[in-house]
Amino acid sequence: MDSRWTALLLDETANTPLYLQLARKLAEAINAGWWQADEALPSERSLCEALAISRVTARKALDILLDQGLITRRHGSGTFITPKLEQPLSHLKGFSEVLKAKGFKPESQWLSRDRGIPSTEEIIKLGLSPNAEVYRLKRKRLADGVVMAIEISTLPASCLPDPQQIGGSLYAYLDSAGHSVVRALQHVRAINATPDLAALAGIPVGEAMLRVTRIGFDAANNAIELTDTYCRNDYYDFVAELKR
Amino acid sequence: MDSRWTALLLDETANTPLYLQLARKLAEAINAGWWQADEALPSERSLCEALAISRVTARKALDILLDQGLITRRHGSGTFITPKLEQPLSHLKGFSEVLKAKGFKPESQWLSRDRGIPSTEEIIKLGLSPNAEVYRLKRKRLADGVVMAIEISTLPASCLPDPQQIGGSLYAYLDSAGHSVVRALQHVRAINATPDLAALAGIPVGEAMLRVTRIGFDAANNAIELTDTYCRNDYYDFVAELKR
DNA sequence: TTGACGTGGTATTGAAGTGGTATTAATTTT
DNA sequence: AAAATTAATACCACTTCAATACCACGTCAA
Repeated sequence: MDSRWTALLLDETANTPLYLQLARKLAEAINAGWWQADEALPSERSLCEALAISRVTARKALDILLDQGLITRRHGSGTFITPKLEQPLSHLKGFSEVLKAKGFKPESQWLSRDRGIPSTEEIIKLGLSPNAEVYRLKRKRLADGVVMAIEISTLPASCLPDPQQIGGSLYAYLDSAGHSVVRALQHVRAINATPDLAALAGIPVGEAMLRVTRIGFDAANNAIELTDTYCRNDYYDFVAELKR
Repeated sequence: MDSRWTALLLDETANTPLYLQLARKLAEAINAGWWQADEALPSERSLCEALAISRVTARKALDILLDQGLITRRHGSGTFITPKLEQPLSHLKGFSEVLKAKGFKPESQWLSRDRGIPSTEEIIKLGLSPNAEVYRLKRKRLADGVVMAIEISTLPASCLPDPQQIGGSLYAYLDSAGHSVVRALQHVRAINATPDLAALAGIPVGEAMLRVTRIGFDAANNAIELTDTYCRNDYYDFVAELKR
């Protein structure tokens, strides 16, 4: 057995099923570049033997990787790393950048900039300790003078030396403070405008809005930004290009 | 026993019944995010053991949470936080594919399958000649028996030799007909449910929904699919990972 | 061309763990 | 005293996980 496979050895006693353990470890190995693109992975049978598991278990792990598009199977021939064509990820841009790119004049109006203790949700999503402090930044977002969105950002106080210094772009400020957001997870949902939101956005109560929740991560993969953006549906429109 | 469960310990001497105490504490824990969506709660038996109560008591507590829609039970499998359907915004997948990958049982109910002439909007978006014919496919989309979305697809009649043959997955059918969708442009907006949509989806009129409009292109970059999906916001959740 | 061998694909099985339910006993309420 | 609530026990049905055995496709050397 190839000595490097020792890193794949599974924990029989753990609560997580073997096939899941294996899938995770294999995914890591692939991302770490253990095999070249288009190179054959070890065959299912050699995996079983090396790890002392059954083929079904090995296959189930590979099924997951197949689902994630990491590998490609060829019946009678082998299992191969899927060559990476391109980055399927869209680009991370703040509100200001998006609007500027579209030729609008972006503006921000501050509604509040408070320092406080985080809610449970914020603690979990940002991975904070319960006694950490956070800033909550609440802004109106305008394009060519029209309110387009209400934005509420929560950031660990440690990332914001001086919140008064933030101009139009939070990301630009975070860059200068040495806490750049490199990656983000974004959830898009629909909500009915609450009275508060409706008043701020200048729309009727109950009107449908897009609620975009974004968790931003720095280079070390720490969550450093939690932003909810409530977008007026008549002005905002999320576009994505999808590839198969 | 997991140490964090200490917060769930019950008071035998109190006047409120055990199952009520437990239900309240569990609801708090769920709302505080102790478990992720889609994650399994501790099994009924482990709860009993940890809290020194009988299974009936534990079940009665869970019954309450079930009533509130906080949890979902799967016979033989476990009790889970009621999941939101997360649709990735980066990969092009049909409704059925997403659901199957998440372990749901996808179903379609046909509302209509008409052949007709395209509207101006359809002519423009699909790049048709004005006298071309199109099919309009209107479906209810269900997951595990619950209506999750209403979908209206418009396709050039030339792409669909026999629309009656379409099973659950439009994309699988298009593949077999030699008109695979390779790339798509997707717009996401929020709308208020019209009376029609509300009736079909089983939600109140005016409720916020996500409207996803997708134009699918084949390998030769011809638009061959125009699909509007109206998604119930309480079950649907679009996710994207962004990179800078 | 052919057949042996190695590859992935699939059907069947069983043990263990999960929620579901009927029955019963003790307690509280009426 | 009767009825409803609370809680315990025992047993049933379904899923998941992992194992075995066998099937089908590709490759390559004889």
